[in-house]
Amino acid sequence: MGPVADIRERRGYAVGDARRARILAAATGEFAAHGYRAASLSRIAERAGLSQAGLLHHFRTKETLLIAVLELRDAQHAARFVRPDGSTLAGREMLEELCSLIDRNAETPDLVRLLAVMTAEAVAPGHPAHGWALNRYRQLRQYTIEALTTGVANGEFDPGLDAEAQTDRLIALIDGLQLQWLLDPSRMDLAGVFRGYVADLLAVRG
Amino acid sequence: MGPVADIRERRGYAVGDARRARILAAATGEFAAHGYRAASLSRIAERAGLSQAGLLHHFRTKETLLIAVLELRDAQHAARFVRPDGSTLAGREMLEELCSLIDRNAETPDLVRLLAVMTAEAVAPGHPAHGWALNRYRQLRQYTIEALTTGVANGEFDPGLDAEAQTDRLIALIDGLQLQWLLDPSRMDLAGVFRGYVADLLAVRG
DNA sequence: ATTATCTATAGATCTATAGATAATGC
DNA sequence: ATTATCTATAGATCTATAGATAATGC
Repeated sequence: MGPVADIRERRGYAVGDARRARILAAATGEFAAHGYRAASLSRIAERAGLSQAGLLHHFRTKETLLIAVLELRDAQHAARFVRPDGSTLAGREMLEELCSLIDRNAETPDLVRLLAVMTAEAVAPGHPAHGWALNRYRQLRQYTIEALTTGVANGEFDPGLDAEAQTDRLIALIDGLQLQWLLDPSRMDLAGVFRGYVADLLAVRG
Repeated sequence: MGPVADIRERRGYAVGDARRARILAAATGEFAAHGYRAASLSRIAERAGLSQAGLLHHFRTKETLLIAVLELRDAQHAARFVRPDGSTLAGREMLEELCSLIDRNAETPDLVRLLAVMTAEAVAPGHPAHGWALNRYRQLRQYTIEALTTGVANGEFDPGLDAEAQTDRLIALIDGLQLQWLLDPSRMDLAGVFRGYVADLLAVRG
């Protein structure tokens, strides 16, 4: 019969689950290296060990595959900011987790490149990931503002700290530093530079 | 005969010069909207008012066209930081020019998008613009470090200002803010946010 | 004579579909 | 019965070249 409608409602065979995992890993690298439109389903299929038509059995279209890749990555990252009891990190604890996430990212350039390339491409309104990018930044911004505001309320940060302004700067800095680092990884200590910024931010205000 | 070898050594007809200008403008928009590989020479030619084969008479290959577009843009920007006497801006004057450049960029999203998309794509070592991007960041960084160092020497900035660290942050912030702004232009006042950062930087240190 | 431009086309992609066969697991 | 996979292929791109014709400017 036809291909699978939705991963979450599918009754998959073990062999299929394993294959989908390989496809997602291969697709991450391909989309990161070439962007959406220049990525090739044949190359992804080859890296995942099946034919191009076989790949489209698991993911109906190229766009479906891209969205699956992006959502997988988002889910992995979001989990780092949630405590076992379901509450989310805030204040200094959130900033510390952000630093350690960036530390970890420095070991997986493919994932960093995926975000950098896809976000830049998705700026165009017709891009398949445009909606995803808009949503992602909106949520990231909202969460960061809340985490900083909580930190001010807790007395962890200076009362004069402007949560919205610092959030815009923080997000911009992360994206910009990662871009410089991707272009020339040996030049800069990505996490170190970011930690330096956060330290200055807290030292001056606190 | 064959196509033109090099723009600077060419004895072009007036009609050809005008056409090349139209092609470069059309290519800027196309590369900005789709990136390098997904950009189409046919679409660029259509926007420039000639056939696709006609376009390749002026620029031998797609890669030649991309490089011409990027170099044109770089030349236009670099000119803003050079005084009539040939010296380059430094210290507060350089930061002020940077602010006004960002102000102006907010009116030409195509050019901002071109840089954002091409830089992200060019992160991949095999990309036709990889060398361009590496060079561009190296020069930009070197110039900014010198301009800040001069400002410290002049007494315009606090003696404790770390020129290298602040340069990495400044460049990252510009790239990151532009990305957020491109994704949702109505949300943020790009130049305003950047001016705020620069003001804080000088106020705290000075 | 050189430059500008066109039509036609070669050769290489690419995504998605059709339809067949084999493996899986209730 | 459902899922996984394959080969073959339709139909739509894409870049670059060949070769012809028209316009430009010394």
